[in-house]
Amino acid sequence: MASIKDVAQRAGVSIATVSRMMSNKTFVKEETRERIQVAIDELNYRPNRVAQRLRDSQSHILALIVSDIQNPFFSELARAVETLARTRGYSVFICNTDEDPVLEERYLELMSQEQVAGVIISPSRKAAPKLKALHKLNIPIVSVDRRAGDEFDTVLIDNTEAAQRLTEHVIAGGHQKIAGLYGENSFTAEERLVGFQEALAAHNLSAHEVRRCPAFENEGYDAALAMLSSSNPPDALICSSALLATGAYRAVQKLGLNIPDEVGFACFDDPVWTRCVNPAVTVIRQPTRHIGETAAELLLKRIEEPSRSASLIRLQGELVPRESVREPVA
Amino acid sequence: MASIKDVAQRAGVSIATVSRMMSNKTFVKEETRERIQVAIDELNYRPNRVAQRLRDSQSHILALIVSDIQNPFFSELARAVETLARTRGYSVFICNTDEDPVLEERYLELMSQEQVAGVIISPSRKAAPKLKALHKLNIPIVSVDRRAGDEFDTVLIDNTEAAQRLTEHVIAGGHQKIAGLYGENSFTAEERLVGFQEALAAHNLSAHEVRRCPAFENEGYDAALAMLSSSNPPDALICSSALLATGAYRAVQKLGLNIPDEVGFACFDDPVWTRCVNPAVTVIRQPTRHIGETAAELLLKRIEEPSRSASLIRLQGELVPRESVREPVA
DNA sequence: TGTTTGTATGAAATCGTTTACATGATGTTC
DNA sequence: GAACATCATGTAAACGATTTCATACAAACA
Repeated sequence: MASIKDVAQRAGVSIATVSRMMSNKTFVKEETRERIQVAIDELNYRPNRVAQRLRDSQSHILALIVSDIQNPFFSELARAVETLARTRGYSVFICNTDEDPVLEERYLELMSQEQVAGVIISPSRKAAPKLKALHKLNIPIVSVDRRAGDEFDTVLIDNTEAAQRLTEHVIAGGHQKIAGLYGENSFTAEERLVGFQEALAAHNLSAHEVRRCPAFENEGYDAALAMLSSSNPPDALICSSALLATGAYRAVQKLGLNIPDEVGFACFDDPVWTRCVNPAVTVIRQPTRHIGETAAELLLKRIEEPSRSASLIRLQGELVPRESVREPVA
Repeated sequence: MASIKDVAQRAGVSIATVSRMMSNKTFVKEETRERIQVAIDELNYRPNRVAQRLRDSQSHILALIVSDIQNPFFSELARAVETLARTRGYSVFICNTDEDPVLEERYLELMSQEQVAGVIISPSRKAAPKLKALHKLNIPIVSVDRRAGDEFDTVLIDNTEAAQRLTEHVIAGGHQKIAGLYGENSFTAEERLVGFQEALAAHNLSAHEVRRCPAFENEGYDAALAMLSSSNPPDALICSSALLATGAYRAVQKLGLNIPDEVGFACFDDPVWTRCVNPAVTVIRQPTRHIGETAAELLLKRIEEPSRSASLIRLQGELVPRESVREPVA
């Protein structure tokens, strides 16, 4: 691949002149400029970003590290981050950790070594030490969806409040025996569970049953099937995440239960299928786009002004009432 | 950030020794090794990948450029590529172009400047010139899902054959007035449309109606609504992609049509919702994981052996019969 | 004419690595 | 004890860019 040296040689100038002409800043005679341009075209020259980055460490590249790119929340997030970053002249590398802490750490390490300008991450429980290490190296970091520590800029929804609101809504529909299906090992599920229980307590109810399991579809299916086919089944089910809800919904179908008469159904996140099924499913929709944009903005601000103090931004989840919960009794 | 020089100084050795000790290849006295390790720990030293990459241009980084990371096909693809690459010691940068040819070109350019080891891309129609340019620069490229030219390794499913098979299946169910909803400006939709029409022709039928529109949910909704609410509606609808199908399905619901009695429904791709709705939707499932792995394998092969001739790999789509098409009349 | 100013260019240092080559020390072999 | 491996380390060049500093020439000014 042609380098600046080749271009310089071909155009009969020094590499300094070529460099100047490329960044078209300072004085380069029009005639020289043209001559260099010809050489560039002939050689198909492209400046080597790696060398540029080594020289003056400003990469204009952001990293987005997500646990599961297949999760619509994260893919939408990725898109939002990408879009906003682009308007500011930044590109985004997306890294998928597949929920694997080892991989997460590896990507974090890789990104710091790659000298990216900053990192947006939805950290796993185990990420904290590594994040703190990067923080010490003054690598700007924004945490989304989950908290990693006070020292990091963070953007997430008020999970507890949202869960309260959703639970209230189910209670208002007259459901009494409300069960919850929550992810385990998840900060987010934790917060949602709190809101769930607070709302019940406020109505002198308690959870009919709470199950926690790994946040995957099959696990959700199994857990929901067990709950719903017990001798004393719940009359409503709330799920803490899309994948869990997908599995749970399939369990409901499997048992041929009528929604919402036999069992109410509601969940967090707003996967496509909740609008395709009949009756459509009531959900808490995360303002994903907004989260992504906010995170990107925050990161760029920190890049510009590394010493600003960390902010924690909580956005509101949106309750989208559809038909999977009974109508409130007037 | 501490550099190798700092470590060398602190440990009282030359940078060469530090470098050797890090790559732990050649002779370094145990005692020296330990001394250096101490310095590394104290300084929190991490080798600078950018410098490494500049020195010996082997990045062990792959780029995956997709048009829509929100599309489950691509997110699953990303995961498959990521996973396979990892087993071979490669990391993957995922880039999202949002179906924008300008962005696509920019990422392609960026990746070549970043000296990635190779690129996997699902190219837009307009990508060809840029791809050829990169090809001239000897950057290994694998095209997935769509074709870009003979000179590129390519992995895709046999769309025409799969569409034939799907259409046959619908015909076998006794549907007669079969309409098609196909994406426009898409190589893939093109191929599928051919298979659709060939299958019909083979049964002396012709398409009841074919609409082509941008492959988004809302466009699918509008187009399907128009077709289904006409005075002479189809008795089955085949959609060429997940997004289109999502919109179309919502249109079916909106009109309260019974599936499969009033209208049969089938589509390409296997989004989650097709298994959640009742009756579940018959689909052609792409062997997405397999596609991703094959593409990654192919790319790595080409990286190792740049001169091998390009191969075109066609995988089979899998027909998944569910209940949205009438039972074959025996 | 001599000094100043503005424009156009080149030489060389620098970023953080790896590595070919050189050198020094130690031990082995005849 | 001379010759020779073997091991351990250092020196310096290279990768491809940017940028500071120096230089050269012209035009402008006194």
